[in-house]
Amino acid sequence: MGNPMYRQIAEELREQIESGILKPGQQLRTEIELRERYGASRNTVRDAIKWLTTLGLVETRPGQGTFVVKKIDPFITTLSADPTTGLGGGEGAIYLSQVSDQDREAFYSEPQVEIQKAPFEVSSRLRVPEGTQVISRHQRRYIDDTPWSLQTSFYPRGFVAQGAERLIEAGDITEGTMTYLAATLGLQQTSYQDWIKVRAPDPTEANFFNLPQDGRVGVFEIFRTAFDQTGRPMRLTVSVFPTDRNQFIVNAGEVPDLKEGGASKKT
Amino acid sequence: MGNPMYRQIAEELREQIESGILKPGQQLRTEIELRERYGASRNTVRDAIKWLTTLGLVETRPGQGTFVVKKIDPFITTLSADPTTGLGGGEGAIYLSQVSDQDREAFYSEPQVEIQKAPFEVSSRLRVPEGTQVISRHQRRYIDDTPWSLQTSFYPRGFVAQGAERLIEAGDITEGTMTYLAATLGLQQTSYQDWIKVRAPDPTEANFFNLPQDGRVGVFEIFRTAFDQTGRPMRLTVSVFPTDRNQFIVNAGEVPDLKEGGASKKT
DNA sequence: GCAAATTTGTTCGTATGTATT
DNA sequence: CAATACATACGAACAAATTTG
Repeated sequence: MGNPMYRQIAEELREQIESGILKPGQQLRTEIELRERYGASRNTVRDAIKWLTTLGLVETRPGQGTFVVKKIDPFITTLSADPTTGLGGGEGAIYLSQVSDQDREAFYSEPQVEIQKAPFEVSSRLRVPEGTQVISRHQRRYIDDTPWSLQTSFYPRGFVAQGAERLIEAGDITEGTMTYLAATLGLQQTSYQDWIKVRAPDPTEANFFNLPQDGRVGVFEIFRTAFDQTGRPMRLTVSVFPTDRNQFIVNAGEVPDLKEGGASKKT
Repeated sequence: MGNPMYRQIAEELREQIESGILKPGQQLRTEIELRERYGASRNTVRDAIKWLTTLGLVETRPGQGTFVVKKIDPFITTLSADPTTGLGGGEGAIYLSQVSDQDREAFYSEPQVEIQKAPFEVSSRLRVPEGTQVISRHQRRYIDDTPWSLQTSFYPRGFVAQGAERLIEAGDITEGTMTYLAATLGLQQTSYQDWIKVRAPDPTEANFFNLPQDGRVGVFEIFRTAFDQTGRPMRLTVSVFPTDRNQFIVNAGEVPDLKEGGASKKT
């Protein structure tokens, strides 16, 4: 084989990991031991480990060693509308019930409210001129103490003057902002669109989610544009979820109750 | 700052890339030039470049140099059902029309048909015992000569004996398999569920999509389970899309015609 | 609480191999 | 074939983080 040595070492370790000889969470031999084992220099062994690291198979911890990564039991979020409530997944009250379906507990921070100028990605989706002032409400969300998502909702600035004053107050709107906007402005959410991308996390996100700094774990970025009864955008919600611990479901039509239909635990 | 030198060099280059001083496709200075520019050793410069590589900002080509990566103009696929046809995105005939909406041309390979034993991920979703034989129909799909997705559909083995013989023939079923199954077996697709994950590509996928071997560009893996009028799974389609060139849309309710609603070119 | 031992992280230097122009 | 540019590999030294005694 014409493969470089560091790849051969990596390959051998990869097989041990995938065959289960090395179990998740288990420590690999130290660089010095591997150096002797393979008759390579320490730098070459380090190249092999670095390769496995970008493959996401192992992680190194300074002063401790190299460990096989544990996969996180994923969180499942349903994006399509619940036919009965008309609400989408991850939205207001509904997300708690989804989470508790999975026997997990969710928490979210108090919203952090700001008035800011809309960048292009926001203005184009809310259909306001770029640079227009918008209200942003930002939250950090956790499940079982694991950082789960960062979510920011944007509303047209004019909503406040029209009577929805609590939008710019920092407190939680317990009945849900959609209910509140219906009560104050008569706006009904009749439809929405989710736009799903995957990109590398920015440093803030990597820090919040405890992702490796080198960006090899991506994040879902979901833009949810909600439309009122006149067909105008009334809210844009941008949510960010790490791809290593989140999966999404979209139902179309009356999907039969699955419970045991999806992939449950493997092990 | 207490940052290591290779990170400082990487940071300086990153800023030049993101500010546009270094444009997509442009060549960076060579390692030797950077070594002199920053007063570091060649290995340290290489560490900086390696860092930018795993961030996905640059790519190196042996014998040529290091280049700022060009972003691919993304393909957009709608996952939610079209209220009129009842068909979902990326499915049968509809995907061509979606693609041509974006002024692009799509091609797909002849299906490659096999009978195989269902692995867990397939059997659990089709609700057949693990190891049961199933029919798999596999296709490679392209847009404008760019590899776009790999798609495999699984059907219960029994469908053939019940009369749907063309399922095991290698040729294309031009009218669409769903129409064919309706005609032969009386099965109607009344609903479906999409389950969306992101994972690292396997070597076959990395090769087909021309992704870097080190797995830092992930792939969407979408499991579409289609249900018939009795609520039983009739087909499982597993599609794989690289995250660097694909985005997805999910509509709920009657979403107004957008055309200019989404994010168009930035630049 | 501190010091020693262990382990990974950073940086240098050097030599040679491989791919492209 | 030669020149250029990145890839692999070795050796060495010191720094930083963590655990252990």
